[in-house]
Amino acid sequence: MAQGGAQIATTTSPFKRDALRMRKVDYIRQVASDLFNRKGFDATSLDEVAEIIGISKPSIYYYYKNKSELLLDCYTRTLDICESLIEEAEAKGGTSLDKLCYFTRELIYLNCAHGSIAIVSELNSVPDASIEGLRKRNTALTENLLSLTKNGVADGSMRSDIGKPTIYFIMGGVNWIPRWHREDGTMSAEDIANSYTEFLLRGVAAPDGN
Amino acid sequence: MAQGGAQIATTTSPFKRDALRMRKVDYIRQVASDLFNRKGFDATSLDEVAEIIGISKPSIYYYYKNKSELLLDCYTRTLDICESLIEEAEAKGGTSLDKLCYFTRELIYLNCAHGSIAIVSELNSVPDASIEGLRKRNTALTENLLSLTKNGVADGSMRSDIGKPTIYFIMGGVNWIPRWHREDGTMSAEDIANSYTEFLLRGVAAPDGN
DNA sequence: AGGCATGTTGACTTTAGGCTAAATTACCTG
DNA sequence: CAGGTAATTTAGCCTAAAGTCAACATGCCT
Repeated sequence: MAQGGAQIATTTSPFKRDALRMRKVDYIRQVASDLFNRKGFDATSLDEVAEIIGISKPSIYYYYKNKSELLLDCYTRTLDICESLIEEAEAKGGTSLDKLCYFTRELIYLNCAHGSIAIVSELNSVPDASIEGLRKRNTALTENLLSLTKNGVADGSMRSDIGKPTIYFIMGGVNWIPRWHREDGTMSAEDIANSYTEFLLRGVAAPDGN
Repeated sequence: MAQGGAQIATTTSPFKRDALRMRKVDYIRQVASDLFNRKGFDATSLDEVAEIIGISKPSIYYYYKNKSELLLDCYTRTLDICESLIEEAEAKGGTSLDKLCYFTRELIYLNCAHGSIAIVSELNSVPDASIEGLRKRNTALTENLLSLTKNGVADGSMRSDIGKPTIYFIMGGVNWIPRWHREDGTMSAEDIANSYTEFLLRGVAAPDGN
């Protein structure tokens, strides 16, 4: 991110238009997500977003009705990704513990690659009409993780005392990453993911396990 | 908190002035901390703070030079408390693991009692002159926790592979609490503290234990 | 070339909210 | 009760940033 406007080419060959448009929207969302994560929605101005991208503020309004819709798009994408991560985890099979670890690890990688997803933490700033829907998806996600732990007890991979607070703890640790992580090479995503996953594992894995 | 302005009595007997003033400042800081935690510094207006307290915005300016100074005061208090928590933990003795658990548990209680402390997460919004100082104190705190784990290896209470990422993970989980926790009785501070502490314990305690 | 789509922008309006000045009230003390 | 200080407020200034608009590009398509 933040490598100027060169990203957005102006050449539009007939059938590449849509693809180009999509890439532009992607880029806006990426820069916005990064800033929203680091400074918060209200502290981020669209002028700033535009400047980093190398376009003018009205251009953003060409792609987004208003600032809240941009936030909505960021959050929607995050939820899309999280939901597909869950599906992937399920598809890969293995124990419930494996699935939880997979999900967490992937999420950590995403949070370390700034802008790739926005942490869903300011639902109230999203357009009124969409708040409830997003909240439901978000809750459903937590429920999914929670039911994963239920299954983990059944398949013997996880402890039986993992409840909502523990899930919140884990998500908190993961969601906090963009607040302190800088892509300056001092701490690689792998390091973080490994440390987190090991810690997580010891916390939730069934005792004794081989 | 948030029970209107009744909190601030107007009766001032001669020598109680200072104490009263202090209580008022405390109350402002408390309400502000709560809002800063939940909505962020920029998303919180002083009008809002004033309204919850039941005073007018300029009254806040009687006690604080500006919004940034209010944030600075919130953060300073947080750091004061955290530092004394570390001291308390040291004073109580026990293993390094005990100390880490004590510190974490107390911090969780504070984070569950909304407004009692502000999460130090928007250092850039503090008055320029104070940023560096606060950052140092904050870093020192992390270093303290980190050195606690070093000692924990020595005294045999903790695993040897606990590094910075793990400390960040833990702090993230704790710092995230105000984002989701509501004082509606559905989840008590005890429940949270217990779950967190057990999870933490399994993650950092030396294997085999007593 | 002219026309239409798609983008892009500088310049503008508007508003929320930080901050201030000056007037007003409450309260203590002699 | 008078004078002084502390505390609070009313009214309003001022700036940053959201949002709008009309004019200007760009490039394909006939």
